[in-house]
Amino acid sequence: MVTIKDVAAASGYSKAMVSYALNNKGNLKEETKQKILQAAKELGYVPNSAAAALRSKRKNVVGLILRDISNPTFVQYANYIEKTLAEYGYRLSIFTTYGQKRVNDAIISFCGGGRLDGLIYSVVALDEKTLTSINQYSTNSVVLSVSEVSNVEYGAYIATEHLLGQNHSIVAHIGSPGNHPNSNFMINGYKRALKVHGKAFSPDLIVQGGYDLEDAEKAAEKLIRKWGVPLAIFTASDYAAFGVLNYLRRAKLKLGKDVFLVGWDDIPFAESVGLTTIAIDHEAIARKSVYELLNELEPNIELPSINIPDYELIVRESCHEESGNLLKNGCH
Amino acid sequence: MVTIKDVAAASGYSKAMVSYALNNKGNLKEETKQKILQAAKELGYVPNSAAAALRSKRKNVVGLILRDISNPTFVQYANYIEKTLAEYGYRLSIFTTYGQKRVNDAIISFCGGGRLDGLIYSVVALDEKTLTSINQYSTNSVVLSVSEVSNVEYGAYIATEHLLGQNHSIVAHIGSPGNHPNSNFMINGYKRALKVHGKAFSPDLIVQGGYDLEDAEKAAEKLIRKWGVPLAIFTASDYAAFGVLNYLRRAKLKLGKDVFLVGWDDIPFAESVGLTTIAIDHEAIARKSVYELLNELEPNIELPSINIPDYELIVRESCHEESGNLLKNGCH
DNA sequence: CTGAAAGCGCTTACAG
DNA sequence: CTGAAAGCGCTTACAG
Repeated sequence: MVTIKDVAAASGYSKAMVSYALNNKGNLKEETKQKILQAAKELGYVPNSAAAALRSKRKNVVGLILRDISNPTFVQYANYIEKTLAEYGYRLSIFTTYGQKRVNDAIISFCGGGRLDGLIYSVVALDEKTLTSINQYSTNSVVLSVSEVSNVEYGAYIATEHLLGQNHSIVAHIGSPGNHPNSNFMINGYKRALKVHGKAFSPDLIVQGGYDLEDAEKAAEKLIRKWGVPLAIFTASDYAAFGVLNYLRRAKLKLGKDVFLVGWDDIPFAESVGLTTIAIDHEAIARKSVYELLNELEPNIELPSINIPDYELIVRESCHEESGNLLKNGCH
Repeated sequence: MVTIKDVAAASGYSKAMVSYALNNKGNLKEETKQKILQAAKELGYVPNSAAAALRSKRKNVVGLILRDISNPTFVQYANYIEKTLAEYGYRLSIFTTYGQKRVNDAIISFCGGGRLDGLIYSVVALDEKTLTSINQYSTNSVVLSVSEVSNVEYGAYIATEHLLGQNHSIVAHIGSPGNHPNSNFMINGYKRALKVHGKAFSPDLIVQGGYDLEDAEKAAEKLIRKWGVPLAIFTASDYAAFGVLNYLRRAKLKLGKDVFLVGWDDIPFAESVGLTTIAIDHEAIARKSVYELLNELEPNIELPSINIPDYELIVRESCHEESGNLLKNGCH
């Protein structure tokens, strides 16, 4: 492994000079700098960033703690966060918890282990206890939670409202799992729409989905056993909506005839199946979280301000009868 | 930040002893060890893994270089690789290239920067040049490529064969992008099936898809403009098949009537839309790559042997007429 | 069974 | 404009 020492020897300058040249610091004359850079290049020198981090305390990497990355929404967030971070010279390191304790410990050790400058974590990824430990060991952390930056209640309201507007007599909800602000706001919006439309609310109308397609599939089954078809469902995520599709397929029920859906997130796959959904600018949300963190990491740097437009309803074919749904059949 | 020095002071032992206790090395008496561990716990000590890595040369993290993680197949691989690695005390760090040069440089600097013990990279993620640099700087690397561990030609053959068996007169192929072994084997299998069934091959039957849904959408458009409907298509990935669905929706064509599909990978979403596909054990493939790497990293460790069952056809509704496709409509 | 010391590869005041 | 030196937080022979 070629080190700064080798470059120093090859160029005839000191390690200090090499370091300055490489990092564009100090004030060496251009010629010296070029010589050093040349020597580094010839030797194929790659700085040991771990050593640099140890010494300078700046690691240039921030961690992102997610529950999992099976849900494409989280992949989107991760991509946008990575992209934004890159603009400011930081790399992203993704951690997935799956809610497992063991994994959380690993995260703590990594986060507190001096390899991260900061942390962005999804509300649903961590339990209370781990969150406390993390905040204890890692100085800079920022939460990624839509309800902090957008009006989730409103989004849920327009989703439910839309279904109600199609004259579906029963509109149920498959909620997001866990008991965090996001899901509560969503339920509130859902309930408000029911009320405005003079529909009675019943606790049986809400089933809490889980994190996997199978959880949503089960939730759909439960709902349909209870309420029968036709049934309209507002799901807390497009991902969950796909779980509902799984159930429909298994039960030989038809979307747009037996069941009507409005999802949440507008994942890329939503369009493929004509899923009506609630969209918001994920990039803006991702950027906002990154800027918030950057604000702590480098207080003197000027950051653009971010405006996050409100939730929007994307109408496709999954929620009403008269439509040109792309998938044939079911009409033998 | 509490360091090993603080723990040493608090426990009354030397830094060396603390290190031994923490890492279960040396032979200190149990009592001493417990005292030290206790002190560490009370202080909330978290080892600085960067420092440990610098000194010991063991980082406990391996990198995974992927093109992107929008395709759920790669997410699956990443998950399984992470899981397997965790069993052996390694963390996974995911890099995405999107084929961009800039990003590749960042990867080189990270990989060569002494933060990684080893590397697993997807064939499609890197260009020749970057690959060369990586192999130059990073000693241990392993390629993740299905064609190295499975019979891709056979998989493509049974996919095409199935479509042909449904009496579709024209069976086209949307190939995987780039010019790597995987796509070539796939094309070979596709062509062989055509031949066996006495179908003439034409270069126009194959359109190379890209990496995004939009690329596949365009490929489908091109194919359908050329060949019209009904048309059967074997896509190199389920992800691409979803891109085809996008086009169908836009062109108001029906799956299972105008277009028939067989995908590849059996991603979780494939089931939701009744997509017929080719499946293989992704976990086994992921494990195999990890074991291969581990074999280099820790030659004296005993690794289970991995058997990867052959490709399998999962028949759902996307490829034939008589079916119970879950999505209604299209039959006005 | 325990500790002093060297050193991993860098960066950064500091002195010149 | 340049270099010697200290030190980041660990691990690991080595001596006792």
